[in-house]
Amino acid sequence: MYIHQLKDESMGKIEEAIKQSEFKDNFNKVVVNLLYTHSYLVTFQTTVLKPMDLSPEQYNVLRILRGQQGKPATIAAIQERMLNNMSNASRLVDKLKAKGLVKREECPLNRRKVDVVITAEGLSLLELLEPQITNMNKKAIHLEDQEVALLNELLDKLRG
Amino acid sequence: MYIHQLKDESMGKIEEAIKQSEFKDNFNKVVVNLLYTHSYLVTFQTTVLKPMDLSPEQYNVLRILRGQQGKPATIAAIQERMLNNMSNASRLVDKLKAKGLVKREECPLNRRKVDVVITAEGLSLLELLEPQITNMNKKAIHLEDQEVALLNELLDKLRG
DNA sequence: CTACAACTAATGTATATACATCAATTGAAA
DNA sequence: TTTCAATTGATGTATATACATTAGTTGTAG
Repeated sequence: MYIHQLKDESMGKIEEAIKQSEFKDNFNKVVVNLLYTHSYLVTFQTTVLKPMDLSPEQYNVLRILRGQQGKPATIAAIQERMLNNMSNASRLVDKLKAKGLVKREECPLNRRKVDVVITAEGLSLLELLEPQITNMNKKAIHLEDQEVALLNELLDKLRG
Repeated sequence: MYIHQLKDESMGKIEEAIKQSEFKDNFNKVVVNLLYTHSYLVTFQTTVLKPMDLSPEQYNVLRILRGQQGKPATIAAIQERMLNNMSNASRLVDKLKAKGLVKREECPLNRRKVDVVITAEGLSLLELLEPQITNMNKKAIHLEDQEVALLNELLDKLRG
């Protein structure tokens, strides 16, 4: 059971933001609201990542590889975990390799596959970014801890 | 005052979806959750729009122009209302014009400006799409009306 | 063993995005 | 009036995305 109270100032925000006076229904509205909020967050993320010459998706791939804890990941495995899951991990890994942030080697057991591993440089870059990202998140997200938890659950349920 | 009850099945969904076992904090988690949900919704949207040869952003521009109710919009005005607000409306309008969905004329009062108006073809395309989009939204969003309203308020408050 | 289907990654292409720069037009200051 | 800065949109460039196709590798059916 969740009890939640929102302040009056937050009413009707999305209508003002995109200067649309009315939505056909709440479902339509929530789609627009999510797309708009996505853009809002990516803009914040970019301000932190851009000075490090990282795109949001490159950053995402680095975190996926860190999550492997030393184990190599194939291109397909990275793709599966990516947030934009229809794109191609192959070229993103190319870019990261060019910057020395990942290594890529032919998998010895199956020469079709490629083993991708994050390098020490990649790991230290993530460590450098972590406090900045945390800080940025706190600034960008004007919600209490309880509201953030509720939002997480609603999003999970949305995708069902 | 909002009272909300979520089912147990929805717990921990984002962790499974991207196969990440743990997040540093709830703020970090909600950012990933929003990015992931965005991708989920765009994928659904695309299934409806692609048969009509419309990209999500082209569709967005058409709806912005319909919202003008006959009044022309300048490129700058469109850009301001776009969900991805740093991009260029100019080339999107080009594409829509090539399909006959919008008209573009030099503004008589200020020759730097351009008046963009949706055409009858553009309006009927939107009318054709509307029930499909509504239907798709209902299928994609596994939330009750009350939860959708709550999600809208949380997103508005998030951006503060 | 050979041939072929399935798998895996890389590549090609069109579109979109992010951002910088350019060119035309306007309005205002000198 | 002339000049110049601001405005507005178009264009250039690099990157990313969505999707189709290709190429090499593997496993398996005949």
